[in-house]
Amino acid sequence: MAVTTEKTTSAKRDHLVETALALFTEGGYHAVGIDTVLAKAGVAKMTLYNHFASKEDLIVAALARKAEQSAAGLERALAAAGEDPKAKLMALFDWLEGWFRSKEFRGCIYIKAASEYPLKKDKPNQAALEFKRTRLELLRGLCRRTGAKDPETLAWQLSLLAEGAIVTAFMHARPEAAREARAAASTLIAAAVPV
Amino acid sequence: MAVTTEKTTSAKRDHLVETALALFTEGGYHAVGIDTVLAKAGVAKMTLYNHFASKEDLIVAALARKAEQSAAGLERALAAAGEDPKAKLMALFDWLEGWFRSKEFRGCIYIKAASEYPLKKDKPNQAALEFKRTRLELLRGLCRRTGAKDPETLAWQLSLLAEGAIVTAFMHARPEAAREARAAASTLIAAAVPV
DNA sequence: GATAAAGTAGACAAATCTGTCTAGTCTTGC
DNA sequence: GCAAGACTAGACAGATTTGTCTACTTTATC
Repeated sequence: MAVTTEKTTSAKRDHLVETALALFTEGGYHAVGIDTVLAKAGVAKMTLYNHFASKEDLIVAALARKAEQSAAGLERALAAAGEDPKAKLMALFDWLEGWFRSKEFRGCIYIKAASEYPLKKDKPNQAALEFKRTRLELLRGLCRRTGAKDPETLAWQLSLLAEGAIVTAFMHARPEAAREARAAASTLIAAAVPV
Repeated sequence: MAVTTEKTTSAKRDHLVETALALFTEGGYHAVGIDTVLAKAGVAKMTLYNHFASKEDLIVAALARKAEQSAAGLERALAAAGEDPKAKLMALFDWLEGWFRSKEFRGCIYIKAASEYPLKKDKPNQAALEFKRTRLELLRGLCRRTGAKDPETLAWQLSLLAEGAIVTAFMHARPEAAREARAAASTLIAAAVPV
């Protein structure tokens, strides 16, 4: 736990984080060693430890990188869905399906991070929770705009469907989970919005 | 990967598996070493390797143990709910809530197993998938009995809610997820069963 | 009470892990 | 073209990993 100057910009750092993200996503956090990441990235060990204080910090950086990418992609998908909040919610599940069908899909790195670092004090755990909270906030906003009677509950319910779909698509290799989640979401929204 | 005679019964073996289950549940599979399990169980290393060929095999045994316990508990809860399939489904979510509120709750060990052993050829991965399939089969049976138009889809949807609830209860430390899942399930069932 | 099976303690191998350090090279800004 | 910072290769420490082996003790069975 030495002190490390956290440079936030550098081509090497970028590449390192990107590589770490790919490898951790594929193999898990504990199972993939720092040396593997270094070798694949073609970067010296000291470069890693000049940018990050520890492996956990690299993991946090990888989680943050993924969060940016994911947020950008989802934002684009929602923007394309127009103004109607229900249409945007449906677009979210369509976006999920696209992700599930991509060949890089390997489940949710935040769920995995929380699993492998189950303690609240672990940095990856905190980063994972923060991501999930942000995503939930987005859902909450959309649910409020649908005019649902209890938008808070609806948001949690749609979140359950999304999380369940991610886990199911991953474990059963079943991208169709997104369509089932979408249909269920549609039913729940219809039932929650007064006519 | 030496050959090992798989004795299936022994007090020591039982205790070892039970201890392994507890520790892996709490800390994760890679993060918890064999020595930690051995020390906590008060069992010699050779006893482990006389009963199991590898750590992975011990993990599989722990997963199997949990499967028995879980199945037994759920079966009891469903039996107490009477004959009506919808009541049984609601009881399933109530049972989930009880689990979420128990102080040992630490998420789903099968999801974690699939995360930490992501390859189809990994034994823990196979064991995890098998458990999920069995649970889904139970859901399918109940959904058929509800008289739903499309019981297959309904079963998957209820499964999504359950999986999502588990992940959410774990990550957000939010046992209420079970109630939201239950309410959503009720809505979906109502919408799926013709009047 | 003898014999066989089951378990133990602990040393050991061999690999792997994260993180540190050094000495030198490559890049880039001025 | 020089000075400063970024990066590298590789050795190294020290802990930790799974799994093996041996020699000994306990437990159970007939």
